[in-house]
Amino acid sequence: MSLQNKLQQAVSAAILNHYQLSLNDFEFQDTRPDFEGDITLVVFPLLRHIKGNPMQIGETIGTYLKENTDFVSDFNVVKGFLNIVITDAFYSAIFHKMLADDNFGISNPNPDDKAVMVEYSSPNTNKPLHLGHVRNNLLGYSVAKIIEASGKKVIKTQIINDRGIHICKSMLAWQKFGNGETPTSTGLKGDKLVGNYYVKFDQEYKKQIAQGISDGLSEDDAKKQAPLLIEAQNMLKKWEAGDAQVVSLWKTMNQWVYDGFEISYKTLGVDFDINYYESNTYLLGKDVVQKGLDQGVFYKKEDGSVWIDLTEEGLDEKIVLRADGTAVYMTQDIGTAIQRFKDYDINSLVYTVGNEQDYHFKVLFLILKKLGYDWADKLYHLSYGMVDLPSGKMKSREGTVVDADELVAEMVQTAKDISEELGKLEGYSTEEKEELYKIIGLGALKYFILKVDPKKRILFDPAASIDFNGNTGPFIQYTYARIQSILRKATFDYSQPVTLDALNSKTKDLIKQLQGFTETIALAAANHSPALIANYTYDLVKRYNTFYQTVPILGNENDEEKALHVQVSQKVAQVIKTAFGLLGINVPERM
RNA sequence: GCCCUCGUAGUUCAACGGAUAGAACAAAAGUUUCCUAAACUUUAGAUCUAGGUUCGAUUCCUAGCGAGGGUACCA
Repeated sequence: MSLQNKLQQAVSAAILNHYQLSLNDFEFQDTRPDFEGDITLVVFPLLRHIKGNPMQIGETIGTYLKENTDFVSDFNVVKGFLNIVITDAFYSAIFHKMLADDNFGISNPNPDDKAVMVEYSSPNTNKPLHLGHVRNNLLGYSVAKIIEASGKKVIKTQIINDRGIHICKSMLAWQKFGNGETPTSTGLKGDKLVGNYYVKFDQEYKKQIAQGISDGLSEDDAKKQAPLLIEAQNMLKKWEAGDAQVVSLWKTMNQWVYDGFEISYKTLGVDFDINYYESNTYLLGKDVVQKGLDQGVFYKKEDGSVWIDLTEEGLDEKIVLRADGTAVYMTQDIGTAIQRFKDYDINSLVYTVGNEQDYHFKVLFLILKKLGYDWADKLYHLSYGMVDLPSGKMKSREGTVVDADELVAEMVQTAKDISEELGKLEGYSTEEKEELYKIIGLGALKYFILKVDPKKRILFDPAASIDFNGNTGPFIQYTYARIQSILRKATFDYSQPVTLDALNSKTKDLIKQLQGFTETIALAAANHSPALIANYTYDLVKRYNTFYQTVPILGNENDEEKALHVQVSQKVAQVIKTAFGLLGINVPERM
């Protein structure tokens, strides 16, 4: 039983005994370092139930705890805070338990529970992945891992936006302005090649608009009447009609993109259990609209378009089907959500999508609820802030995007530069070094992005490359590597759990922090926030590093202390590895 | 216009409504006979403004200012 649980029971008993009240919801917090004690009960909230002076209530409870439990050795009351001192024996016991538990912190999924589906990435097939996708991918993947670690089955998915006018633009540009290049013939990644033609289309299109304007057209007309755009629109119509040639080209070029994405995903270390393709789902949802019309959830305007009125909920009216009967984004998402609950036995669904779509998901969830799906309130929009550059927002058409592959390559290069400067990798093969640079470079990038609260925007300065010191991935990786070194060199027998009479306060801090891992996972899962795991791990490492300074191992003649040091180190390393696993970050055995 | 999110040291990030708001980077100073100095120890530095709610507010409410996003047939 955890310390908090034990304390909760004991405090509950104290209150029952002295005040004849049955309470069991208390507020505990770690005692601030400047006060004596390990854990603190905040007395103020109790005043709602117990009348009296908070100091006195604290004294009463404290006295009871000291006299009636075997794990409270002392207490003191400051204002409304009851600071409780826990016995060393109890900490030793916790520690022994931790040592024995190899699966520490991680719950195994209950096989009877339904799964959680997590959607992330969901790219367009007309351009390569960029920095924004990187945040999306890292977040989605990490949240999936965290939910899994909290004891639920997880299905990772993405929906690939493989149809529509944008992909036709790339196809058209490839036909008109290319010479039949392929990824093989050019050596380019497929997504890059297709992306280049998307840019090419835009350039030529802009020329035609300029031409149109100089021919006397208004800007709007020039945009609408540009021959390229009309051709692209025709191509889309052909695609929808199933034109063999168009469909074949579409399949070929999309495959190039998928192959390219696959490489990027692999580099980032993310994966998916099932892919949905918009070309399969874009017709979904239309029948549901009819059902909604019958139910009176939707209404039809004179031009035939279908709407939902959400003004009572404080929102606007929203279109769910175009006048010509074609589906809009919302229609598809309604259909896809329903489809997913049909395809899989899932309990909830998490959408990892940027915060510019907050409104969309608010409306989507509301519509599904109004349509009567009981799982509608199990849907969650994992909304995250944009990644901005110092120059402002990234715009693919203006070339101000940070390409995902290039970014990773730069990070790896930086890791290499730093490592070589430190010169610690003698005796390593080139392959081993390269592998290590990848681990460190990616670790820096991933940690940098994941340590920030998802909903906040990130300002990313590519010129000032990411730090490798301080609250960073490499700092934590380094601690892990150093522990591995200790374990390699610790030749004496440290297998027997040690019992120390007087625990060093740094050791206690560390044990407390280690104890909090399970709780942190649960909290991170509930909040869909990898940042909690990241900051927890950093805290752990900080505490470990001070412990490391105060409990020497070499030159220490106290065998018990030496053994303690090794045992603690081992546990810390295990937690770092596990925690970083939840962030999708690898740890090096040496660095 | 209306709606949503965010505003914390020079910078990047923390803080279930709890005590004297924590770190890191940058700045200044120190610590290598000691298992990895990518470390550790010091010093200096912050809650956008004005009200309200209460034992207590960075956190909740109202208004303002500032940044970003959305806003009915793009996704």
